[in-house]
Amino acid sequence: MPELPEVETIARELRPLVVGQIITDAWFDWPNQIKHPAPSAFAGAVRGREIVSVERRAKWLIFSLGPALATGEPAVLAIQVKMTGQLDVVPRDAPRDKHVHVVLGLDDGRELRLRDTRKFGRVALYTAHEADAVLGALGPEPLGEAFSLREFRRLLRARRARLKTLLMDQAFLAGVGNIYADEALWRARLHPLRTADSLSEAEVRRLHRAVRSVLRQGIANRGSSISDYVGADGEPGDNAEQLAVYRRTGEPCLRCGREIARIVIGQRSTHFCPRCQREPLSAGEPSR
DNA sequence: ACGCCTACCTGCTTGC
DNA sequence: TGCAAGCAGGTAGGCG
Repeated sequence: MPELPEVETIARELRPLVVGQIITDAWFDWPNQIKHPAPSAFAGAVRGREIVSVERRAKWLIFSLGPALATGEPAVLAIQVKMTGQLDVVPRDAPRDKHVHVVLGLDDGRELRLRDTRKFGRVALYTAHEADAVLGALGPEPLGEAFSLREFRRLLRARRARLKTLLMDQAFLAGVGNIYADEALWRARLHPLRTADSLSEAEVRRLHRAVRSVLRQGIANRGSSISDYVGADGEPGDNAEQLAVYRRTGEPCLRCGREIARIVIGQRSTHFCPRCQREPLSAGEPSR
């Protein structure tokens, strides 16, 4: 399900619901979803810790936890909801459907539940040091200060990959997925098969603006709900209706009216306007 | 560095 | 109706 705007929405909605709560217990029924530490050690490692804050980094939800004991070290609970994960905070006695696979008990009698049809979601408890290492391997936050036009230009010029692939590479740029990559490229009028090092200065500028604007708009609309996604309040986001190309194959381009096309790049559906987003020149053709 | 493949999972939609 | 194939917002690991 979610990309940066959806995870940001979850973090914002979860924050007031869980900050200040003590985790009283942990339960799970699909050990593959517990990434770290060993599933057998997980419950003991989270029990007794206070949820101090809820933030987002890339597509991860980051819960800062207090020490487990008076003398213990703080910890970081990291959750990736991936394709179909949803987080709910509900009373302990609320019915639990079969797709709930991880549950953290809270000391006021509610539970934080990960409901995840495809079981791709992952939960990890890290030391601060481990969390720094994992999150440090990710690229810059596209809405952060460090992601300047200058920095984006520098990153792009060093790479020869296709734009679509690169925008979705979490080590290159953190938080963009299939929806917002297609939307940003449409807005920037760049073909998804263009290579990073082929962009003119004006094109780099358009893409920089486009990436940031599609993400900001996504957040403002509380995310794009295509099928599964809901925020932590259980409500779908409103951004799907604002998407210009994603899953709009055959519909008219909002700029020029040409039918939106679908191709596959890196095994992912890619939607674009064949007129507004012209094909890259193949090798050997004279440049414009 | 880069592209491509497979895996991980379940459920919905499409086409015969 | 049944059944198989194709599709899905993500990512890790392996190969060439």
